[in-house]
Amino acid sequence: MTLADQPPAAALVFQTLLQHGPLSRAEIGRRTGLTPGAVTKVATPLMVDGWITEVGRPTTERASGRPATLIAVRAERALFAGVKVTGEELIGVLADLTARPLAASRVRLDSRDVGTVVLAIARLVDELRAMAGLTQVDTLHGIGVTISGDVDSRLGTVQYSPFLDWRRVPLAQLVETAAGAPTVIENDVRALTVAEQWFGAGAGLSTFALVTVGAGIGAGLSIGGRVVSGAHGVAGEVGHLPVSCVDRICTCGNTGCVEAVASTHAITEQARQATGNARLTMEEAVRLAHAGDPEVRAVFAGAGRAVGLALACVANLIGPERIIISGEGVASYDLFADHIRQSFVDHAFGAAVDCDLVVRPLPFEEWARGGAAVAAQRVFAPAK
Amino acid sequence: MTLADQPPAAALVFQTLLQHGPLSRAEIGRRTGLTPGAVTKVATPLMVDGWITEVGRPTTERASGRPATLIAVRAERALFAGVKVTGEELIGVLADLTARPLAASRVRLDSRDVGTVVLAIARLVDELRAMAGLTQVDTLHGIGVTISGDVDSRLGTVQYSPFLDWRRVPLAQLVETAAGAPTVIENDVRALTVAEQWFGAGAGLSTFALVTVGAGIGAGLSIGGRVVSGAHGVAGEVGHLPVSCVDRICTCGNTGCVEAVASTHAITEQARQATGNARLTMEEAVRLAHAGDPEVRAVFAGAGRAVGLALACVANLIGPERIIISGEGVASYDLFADHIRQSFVDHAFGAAVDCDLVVRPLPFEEWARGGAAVAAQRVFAPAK
DNA sequence: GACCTTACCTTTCCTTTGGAAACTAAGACA
DNA sequence: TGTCTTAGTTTCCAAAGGAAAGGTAAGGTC
Repeated sequence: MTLADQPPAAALVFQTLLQHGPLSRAEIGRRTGLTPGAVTKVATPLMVDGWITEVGRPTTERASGRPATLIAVRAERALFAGVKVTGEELIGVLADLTARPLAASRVRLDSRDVGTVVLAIARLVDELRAMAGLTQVDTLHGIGVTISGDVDSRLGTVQYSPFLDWRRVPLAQLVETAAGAPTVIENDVRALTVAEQWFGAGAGLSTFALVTVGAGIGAGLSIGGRVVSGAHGVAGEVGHLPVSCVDRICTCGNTGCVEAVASTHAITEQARQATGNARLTMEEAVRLAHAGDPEVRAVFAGAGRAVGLALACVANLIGPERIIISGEGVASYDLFADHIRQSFVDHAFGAAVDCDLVVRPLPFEEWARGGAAVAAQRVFAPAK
Repeated sequence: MTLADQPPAAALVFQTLLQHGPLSRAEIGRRTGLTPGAVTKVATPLMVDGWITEVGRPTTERASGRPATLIAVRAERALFAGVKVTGEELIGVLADLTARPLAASRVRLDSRDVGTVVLAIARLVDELRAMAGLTQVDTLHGIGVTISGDVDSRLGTVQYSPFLDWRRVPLAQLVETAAGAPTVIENDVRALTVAEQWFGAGAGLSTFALVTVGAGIGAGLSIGGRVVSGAHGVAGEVGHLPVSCVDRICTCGNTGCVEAVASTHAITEQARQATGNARLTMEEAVRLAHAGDPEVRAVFAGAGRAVGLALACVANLIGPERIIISGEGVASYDLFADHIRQSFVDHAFGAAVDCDLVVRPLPFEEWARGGAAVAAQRVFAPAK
């Protein structure tokens, strides 16, 4: 069922195809350092098992020599469900081996009770299955559940989730039993980072960071091809880097946190103070800023600067090749972007400014896609 | 000459012995996951080559069974020179396989000209050789040169050294030719981190950070057993994390840098302003603070807070098991320590506070020892 | 059209590596 | 002296991937 019973070179070949798309055997050999013979040897059983398939000739024909035959991953060979759990709702996708979504759905949560949520997850997975026209039980290869907070993916337990107020919940086991498919769980931002690492803007990079800006501000770090977890489950907490000199008190009790200035909530709050309108929403604040309101614009500018400082911290500390900035507030990016970049450039030290900043929208199902990526990873990158 | 021509398991066994000290073959098998047979097979050639040796019985005898025979690394099997280059002087040590210093020496530099420095390094290595009673050319297994700034250890070139004003100097090759022994170069803080990783407070930890506080403030990060280098040569630049709200301008041109508040130079400057004595030295500032001068104490307190914030950034971002704080100013640690810890605890997010803070003195030859460790690493951990 | 060249792919053979398991070794104890 | 227990060794074997020769499919050339 997985690639675990194949030789290591098989996983290498498969991963190379996942990341680079169709390649000839010879080219795979060159990229992986394997000999052509080894590639053939290892690719044959993968082909027999339906994991890969021949897809024809390269478009750019060479002048001489035997033409190459491209092989590619059969993405539909395995399907995965990804579910992101928040305090208010579940977001689910059904995706293939390359984490491409085939179906997506959202469900509101009435209760944060563990049993209720587990049941809702199982039902959502069933719904996704039905949407994609699956009936057999065994066609779903795995489920990946993601959730913000302290998640121990190895144990399969949610150690602590502030939004759900869960502690030490063996969620993987519970969902596996309720939904009837192998289940892995992971921190939401780390899962998103895994998705980017294999199938997104982080593909092929040895070190990159993914920063999400929205209700919270977090980051996933992929260093040397591995997403870091932190010894105590904490890593990538850019939201609480003490970089701002603004005196607003953060939810964590400190002042100076990025989140206290740049989270959706913080921006709304500040815009309310600036305008004197205590009912102002984020959408209205964005509209005001776009309309040119100087005070509201200043709020966004301050938020952008804080995010830029956070990015500079990441760049100075770990020196990633690229930082992917992602978030729900794509509509308002033009209000931040320049300030983010400027304050990043100002505070990145030396060659750290060469770090590539990429902005990437974060549609709602993207979060759930992270779960599918983590589940898929179990198949093609077994036993890390 | 190295372990590169031995099977991977040989390096594993050797590294286990390096980090844990003498162990029985059976115990090595348990720790590494190798079978007893594999351990024997792989240990025999190492023993024949003199890399390891039997050292007797464990002190804690077990009641039953055949007594174990301990084997241990023969540290004297290979000797290495480590040289740290600063703008003013060279610091050199001669060390064995475990980076234990056998001889140490310092030399002032009259010139920062590349040729002059290379020659001085070669002479220093010769002097160290003589001090340790070595005469034969081939008894020195390698030289490790460390230097602050942007060092590409794979290419063996100093990309940029601000203190020496060097750019793209192929230092490894130059020193190798001049001194007649295989030479590797590395960034000074990274080298120190390597030394701690194998032989110091980082041994056995999968993730830790080493922060050095002194003339500059820097950090080395070891994540998942690998010291991170940064995609553009920049990593661990805690000195320029923008965490302070003090308006002092840093050497990098920004305000808010940790270094602008907590470096030796910055502390001295601030103490001069506080006392009105423009000639005050660091030593006098320390004395004044110890004597209870409130304004000078406030300067140290501010520096401690800034360092604590930097540590919190490191903990929040990468979640190390331990942060090792090291620096020249050990004499003045009591002036910082509480403020460092307090501000770390205040700003570390969630479980990141569980990160272990360890203070470790940094004697002058420790820097050079890092070079020896890097050179030694080439022998026992080949081809990363 | 026969032959050459080129590069892709496959096959065969072989080395390296480390596990499995039987075997030997050494001390304690009955 | 035999037995028990754990340490260490040896033998055998299977897995994995490299080396190199051979087969294959195209274009080019005389």
